[in-house]
Amino acid sequence: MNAVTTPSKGAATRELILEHAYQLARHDGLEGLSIGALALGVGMSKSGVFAHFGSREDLQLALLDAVSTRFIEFIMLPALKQPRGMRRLRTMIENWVEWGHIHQSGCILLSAAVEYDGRADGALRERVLKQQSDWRRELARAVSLTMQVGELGPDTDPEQLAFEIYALMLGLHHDAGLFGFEQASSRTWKALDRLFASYQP
Amino acid sequence: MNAVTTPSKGAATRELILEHAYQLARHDGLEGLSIGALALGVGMSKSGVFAHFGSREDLQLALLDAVSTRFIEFIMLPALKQPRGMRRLRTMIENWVEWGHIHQSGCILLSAAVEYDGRADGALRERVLKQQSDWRRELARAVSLTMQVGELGPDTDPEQLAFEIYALMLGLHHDAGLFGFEQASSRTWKALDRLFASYQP
DNA sequence: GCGAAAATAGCACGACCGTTCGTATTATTC
DNA sequence: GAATAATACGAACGGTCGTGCTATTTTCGC
Repeated sequence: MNAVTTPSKGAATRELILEHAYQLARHDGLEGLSIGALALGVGMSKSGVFAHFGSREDLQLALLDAVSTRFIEFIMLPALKQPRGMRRLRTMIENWVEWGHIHQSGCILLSAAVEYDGRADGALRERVLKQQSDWRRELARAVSLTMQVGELGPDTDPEQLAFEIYALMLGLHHDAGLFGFEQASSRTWKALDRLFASYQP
Repeated sequence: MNAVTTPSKGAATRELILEHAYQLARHDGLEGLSIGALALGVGMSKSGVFAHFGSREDLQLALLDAVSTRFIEFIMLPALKQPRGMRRLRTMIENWVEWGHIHQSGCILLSAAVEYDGRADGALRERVLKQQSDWRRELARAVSLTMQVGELGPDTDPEQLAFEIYALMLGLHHDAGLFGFEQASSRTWKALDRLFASYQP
């Protein structure tokens, strides 16, 4: 049946488990994710779920990776179809906003960053740190390209602007979760336009 | 001895408990705060600690209120000694940054906002929402005064600027927790200066 | 279809959870 | 100093937690 690699049914339920795990972690955070509740959700036994990952921490790591991969794809695939520069950068941000909207401002990548930001937790913190660094670098790269194309001033500091964009997205998630998405995204876009204008060439 | 109201010793240990609770909640969040660990920390029995609050939720609420009060005092008392306008607004932000530095970017008011932002949790969420609204209003008020004094352009939208300042503080906490305080605060101040400049009269 | 291998269930464990209750200790008041 | 109220303790409750085992079932290559 399957030509290249057999998903082997085990891998399929692994996906299913991660799917449900995401729903749970969205509400209670990565630390609030419990194997018992997860097993109940997918209709399996605790040990059955457990066997797929070997430990709770490995489950959390797997979930983190799965969501991160989806996040990158969701944002970058459409963005890479746009020409380099402002068009691509704005598309990234638009998709980022859309991602937050779809996931009801409960993006576990952000809450994980808050959960582990001050901890010496080891594996989890390290993974979160790496994901955040990677994404920030990607963002700075898009800014850099926009600058090279001449759509941002030549004295633009890509990492600085990436920080400022990121901060606004944090503000968006924060306000959307507490005060509602509409008002929050309106404020965010106003701020973004003003921000880009101040970096104009 | 005590002229007006006797702190009655019970209130004193209540303070002590909240002090330790804050240390714990900084690491594990409000949801990670457990009465057992807290009792161990203050050298009391679980039931002894419990009796002071009646329920875990009430403990969390009390902690939230205690920290919020301290936060407001820490920031506003020095700020109100400054003349209205930019001086006062900048002092507020400076103290805000300092607060985050002291508490090692583990401010539970912010992590609580993330923990409860998408939840239908009732009491906890409602309290967090109220605190965030109040503080945002305070911030917008300071912006408004600065505008009235003529140190910000007349077309400044106080709530919009308050949102943008808040977003930068979120960015500060985020980056400080993951990448270190020095770099983060440097980026934040650069962004703040640029932001204020763009609202100049 | 058969046998090996992977996937899942079932059960038990020790630890910790928040909470309750009866009792002992300690402060405060008269 | 005695009476009374405020505090704190200790044990126990029903649950849930993550994890380690051993069976049992299901899948998959031949």
